[in-house]
Amino acid sequence: MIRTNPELLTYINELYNKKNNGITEEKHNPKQRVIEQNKRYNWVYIIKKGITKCYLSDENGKDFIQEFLGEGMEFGEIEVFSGNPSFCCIEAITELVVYKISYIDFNTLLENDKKFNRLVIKAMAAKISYKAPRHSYQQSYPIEDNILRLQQLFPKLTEVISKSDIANYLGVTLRSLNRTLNQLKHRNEN
Amino acid sequence: MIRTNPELLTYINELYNKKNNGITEEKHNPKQRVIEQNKRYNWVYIIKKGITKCYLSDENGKDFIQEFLGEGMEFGEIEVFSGNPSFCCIEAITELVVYKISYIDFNTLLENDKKFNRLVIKAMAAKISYKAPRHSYQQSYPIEDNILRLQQLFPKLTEVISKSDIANYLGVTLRSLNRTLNQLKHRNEN
DNA sequence: TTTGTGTTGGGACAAATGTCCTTTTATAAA
DNA sequence: TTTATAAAAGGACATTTGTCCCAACACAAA
Repeated sequence: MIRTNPELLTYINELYNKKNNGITEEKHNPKQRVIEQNKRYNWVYIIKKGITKCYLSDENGKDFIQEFLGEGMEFGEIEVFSGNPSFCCIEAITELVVYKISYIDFNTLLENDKKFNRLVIKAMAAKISYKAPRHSYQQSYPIEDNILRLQQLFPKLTEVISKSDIANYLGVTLRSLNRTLNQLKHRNEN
Repeated sequence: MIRTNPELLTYINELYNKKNNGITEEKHNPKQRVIEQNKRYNWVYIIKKGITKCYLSDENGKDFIQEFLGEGMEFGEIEVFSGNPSFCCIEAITELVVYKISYIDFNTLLENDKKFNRLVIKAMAAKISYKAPRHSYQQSYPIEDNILRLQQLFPKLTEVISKSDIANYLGVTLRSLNRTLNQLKHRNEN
């Protein structure tokens, strides 16, 4: 739900502290967009502190939240390899601190630092493997099952994330989310 | 819909023909499973010829098709990096020929062959970036829109892929798929 | 204070989708 | 040929989810 990658963060911290690798730091306020959809960038980011949402919006104004990204999560790296403009939008939810690496420096690290190379690949493998069961579950089960699953995986959910973000994450309307939460509440009372 | 990766296939072909890299060939008949869910393997595969489906099944017997994989597509590589057992099942749809590389040889290539390394990363980036819009679209739009989208992206769909596979790809029941196809047909007749 | 604006919550109804069941057809096995 | 078996198609009904509203509340800006 809120993904993290401590292993990657630790390594980037080391790199940042050790030498001049072209890694810089940047701060963002809540609701600020770090990356916009369909634009081109020359930076790869790694979250040092805070939470963002990663989402796609379509022509009809519907947003679909891919993932909530926490510490150590990388974004903007896919476009280094695909050569495409950004396919999603990254927006800060909390106060956010990110590390920033230019494409050039990122590629240099990839080629010359085996550990970095392996960590980047592992991060991508993780993205692939957590998307699969989520997609599968969301398609196959009703809203209620998905809410219960989320609450179990991440109990503090509603403290951090707004209702409409949760709805957009589950791919349902706010109305449906509220209705289902209500049914769950009443069922627990009896 | 049926993903391919010609660039990777070309390179693996070269490797296979050139020297002894530990790459072997293997054939499978339709409906045969190359990889089963939750099992451990020591092989990475690349499709030389044919089509497979990649799907997750859950406790309740529901199958959700992640993707149809065609020539040049790689599978089993995620587990090299995650260290987990296979998270999906790969089943041949047509006659299938695959290249097979052991984890050891795969890792050796990754470390020593920069082009191979880059192609594997690119393949993973592609997987991430096509999953996102698909997931988004399927969650946000009704079955009809999704069928129309599929028909446009891949007109010969129903010739190759069974109805129930299409339903499992869209995450809907066969009944709903049929109903929607029927509605579309009647609408076109008038 | 008043005036917005965003978030939360829910009523009433419509539309989409699922469940269960039956039939037909094609194709393979005996 | 007969017999199974799987795929395709659809009827009838139940359930889920969406759409379109409106109301209450918090909180910030004027």
